[in-house]
Amino acid sequence: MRASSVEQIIIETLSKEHAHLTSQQVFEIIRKRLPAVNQSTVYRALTRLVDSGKVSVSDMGTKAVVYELLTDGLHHHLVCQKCRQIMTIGHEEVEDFFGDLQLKNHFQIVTNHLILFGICENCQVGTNTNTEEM
Amino acid sequence: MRASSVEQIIIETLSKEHAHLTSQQVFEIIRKRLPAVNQSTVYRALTRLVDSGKVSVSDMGTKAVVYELLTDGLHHHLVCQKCRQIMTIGHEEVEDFFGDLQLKNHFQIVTNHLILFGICENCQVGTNTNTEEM
DNA sequence: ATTGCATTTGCAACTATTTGCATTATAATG
DNA sequence: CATTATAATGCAAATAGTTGCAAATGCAAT
Ligand SMILES: [Zn+2]
Ligand SMILES: [Zn+2]
Ligand SMILES: [Zn+2]
Ligand SMILES: [Zn+2]
Repeated sequence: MRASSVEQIIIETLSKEHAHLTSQQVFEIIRKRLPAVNQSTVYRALTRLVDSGKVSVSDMGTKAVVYELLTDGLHHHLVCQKCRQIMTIGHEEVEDFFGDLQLKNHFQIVTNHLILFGICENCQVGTNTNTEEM
Repeated sequence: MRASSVEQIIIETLSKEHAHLTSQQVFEIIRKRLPAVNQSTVYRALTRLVDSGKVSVSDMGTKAVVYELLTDGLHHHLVCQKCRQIMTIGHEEVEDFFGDLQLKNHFQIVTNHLILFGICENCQVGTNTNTEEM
């Protein structure tokens, strides 16, 4: 697999940003360096990076999925459905569960950026519909 | 929240099918009973059913997300990225993990249909790229 | 039945993502 | 370097999913 120029620039972009970016955001940033690049090229390069395990893709409850460069220490997220707060948890909190599942089901887990939805501490109080809309 | 006619029919449809259906598939089936229904109406009714916890929505690695009626016993899935096989696991296998996370993070998990991707036993053998394409 | 209010629906426009196909770039071979 | 194979790109069309707004509908209180 050869490292296309677009893949390289995406990796550099994502490592600078260190955030969860939509494909549109990646596209806009990349255009500054490669003005002629096509959006479907970006989609396909992102797909290749995801397939090769260098980048994660996740639905965090927004209308567009987000991409993030995977660093050495894996992490995961808890997303509050009321206030949209995103909590980050380390892979240690997930490791044993994954290990058990793998043993019991003879299944090698590849998921590297788990997103769990729920209600954060702040939004749990009473029937409180605080913090924001929805 | 009033139970719209489309919501009712979606629930009946999903309980009959008892499968993971795309919104397009739901739409096609519903059209047989409500020929004039609009696709965005189906999208919005599905969204309401998901928000109210009656239906799950999941990206199982196909280009369109799938919906499933939630029954009493929750279940989850392991999806093989090579052969696309879908394994089903009971909520017992996930319960303790969710419980721990909830305690440690003061976060009430709502996710009710977890999808984990990986490689099934059959596809793990050697550098074997067996079973199907990809 | 009539009114008032909140929810649902249709419709059209819009955003997001995928795909087929022809072309171009890169790597591998000779 | 010329030839061949493979992977990446652009482009346009197709498929998915979302949203604003106005009209229709359901429900409850006159
Ligand atoms: Zn992350
Ligand atoms: Zn919250
Ligand atoms: Zn299921
Ligand atoms: Zn498999």
